[in-house]
Amino acid sequence: MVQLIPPRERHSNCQIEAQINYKDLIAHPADGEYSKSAPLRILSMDIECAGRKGIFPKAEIDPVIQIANVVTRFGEEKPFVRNVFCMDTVSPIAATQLFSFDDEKEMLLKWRDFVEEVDPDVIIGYNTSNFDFPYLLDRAKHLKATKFPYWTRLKTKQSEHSSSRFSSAQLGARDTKTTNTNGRLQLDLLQLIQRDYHLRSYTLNAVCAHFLKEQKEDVHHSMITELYNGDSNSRRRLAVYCLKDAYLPQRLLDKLMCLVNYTEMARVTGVPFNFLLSRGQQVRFLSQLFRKSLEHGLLIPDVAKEGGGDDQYEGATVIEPKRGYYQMPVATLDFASLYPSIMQAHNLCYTTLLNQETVKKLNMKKDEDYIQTPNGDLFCTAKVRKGLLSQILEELLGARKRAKKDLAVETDPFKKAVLNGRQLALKVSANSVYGLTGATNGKLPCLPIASSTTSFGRQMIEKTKAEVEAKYNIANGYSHDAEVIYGDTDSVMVKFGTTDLAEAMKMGQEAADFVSGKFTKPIKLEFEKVYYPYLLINKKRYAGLYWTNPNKWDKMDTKGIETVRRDNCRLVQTVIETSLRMLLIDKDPEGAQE
DNA sequence: GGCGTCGAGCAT
DNA sequence: GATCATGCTCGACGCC
Repeated sequence: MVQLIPPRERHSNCQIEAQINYKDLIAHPADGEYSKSAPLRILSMDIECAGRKGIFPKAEIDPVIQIANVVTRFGEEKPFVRNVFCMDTVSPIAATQLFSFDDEKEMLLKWRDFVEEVDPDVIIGYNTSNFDFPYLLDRAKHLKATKFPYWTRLKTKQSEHSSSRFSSAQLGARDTKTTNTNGRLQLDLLQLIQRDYHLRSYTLNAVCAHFLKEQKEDVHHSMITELYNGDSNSRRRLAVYCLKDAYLPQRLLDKLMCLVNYTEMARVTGVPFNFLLSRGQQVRFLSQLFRKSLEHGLLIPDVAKEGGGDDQYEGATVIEPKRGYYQMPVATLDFASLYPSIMQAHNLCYTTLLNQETVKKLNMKKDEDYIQTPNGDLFCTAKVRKGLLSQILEELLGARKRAKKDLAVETDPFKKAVLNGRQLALKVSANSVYGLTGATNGKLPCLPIASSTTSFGRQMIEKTKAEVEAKYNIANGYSHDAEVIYGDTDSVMVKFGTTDLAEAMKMGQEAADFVSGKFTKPIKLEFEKVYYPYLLINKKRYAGLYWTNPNKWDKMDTKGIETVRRDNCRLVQTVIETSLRMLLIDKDPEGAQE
């Protein structure tokens, strides 16, 4: 059982040092205050190697032939440096400096000088962490360019790369290489996009097509060596390609507002910037917990790792679906941030967990001083002590509310999308608080919190179903008996029976408010949308037209079906998508069958 | 062909 | 030396 302990009871292996360091290290500038006087310099780069046919380049054998660089001041539209360091001669490129070399070692060293002179604060690129940086360092070592690795901001510190296996339940196992560039932040756009976006393909080409609606200069990798061995015109073509590969990450960075968002995230959670890409969700949460506990003079015990860690607990309920094709509106009611709101409403926290003994000893009164969760665990009420988790969740959800507010007034479609991504990220952060209490092999697990949270959830969804069906029926003067045809974790799908869209929406809204009133704050059931028509295939597999206003539908929504899965060929996706369109939009079941 | 197990990929 | 969770479907595969 994990509980925070007051300082005087601390034991020897507590982590007091970590707390003090965190407090000293974290600056809290006012929201949105970015330095205008000394804008960050961002270097976006890309290298090309002359590989052998069909073999992936190896630093001990294949030379680096071009290094393209684009340097931008943060906030400015256009870069102020565009150059390419090349081996051999290259025909001129507009608005671009070209540096030709005969000697590869000299080129690498001159590039190092260039980096030192530009002195970038941030270095970005595409797959730089796993390819460009290690390759350059290995190549320099092979060429005995001993001065090369000194390109960090610590003049006497060598840049080195090391490999590690990063594994996380969320992101899967990944072999990653890291390179130190002390004083210069790194942002590998490949890593970033793999983390934050759900795409079918993560090649630079596909990613740019998706976000920038722009293809990259297409040179197949087998062509690189050929172009290099040609004349100065073919090498020019290669340099243009290389330059574009350096520029596109910069464009992505700007479009997706990565730097701003990641800075915000680092500030909210209080972890160093590079942790955001190189580490998991856990450190972010722990860091926040450290901060909060310091405010309250609490220490966090260094929990000894338990051997087993395999004990599972019960999760959420999925209501048995009444499968079928519904040619009438089906309203969707959702609990907003279900698990975080449960933890807040019932004050579930490490600091509020009790056991029978304590309750007896302190003569606490049930439901006044403490509560018993459906799972049987005991927590004290907020009156006795407000939990730290509640406070952290309040902060995260507050930030999310602000993001959503900005989103509502923003008109630029792309900034809208980004703000949407941000509020989603904050939601993920808030939701991960629950996840971490249940991570038995994590740093600070607490199963009573996790299983109590899910037990409340199970109880709530059952109650919602019962309340809705008990109120909206013929006996109570409504025209039809409402029916909950499906539900998963925090949502219920209600068929009110009416065929009128506007009426279904009105009833949905009303039902959401009605049910919300039956639960403790800040738990809230929201009416979000109506599906009409609605095709319910199975648990976690359905499709429907998504309506938020009665005059026109917003989109076709499909969940769990092949159209959203990435483990099929494109043909399957298109066939099913067209069938669904016929079925839902054209309402032509005959066509769909073919 | 039915039955169980496993892993991928999704929903929440 | 790290690593948020459980529930569910479906296809692949082995077995008889």
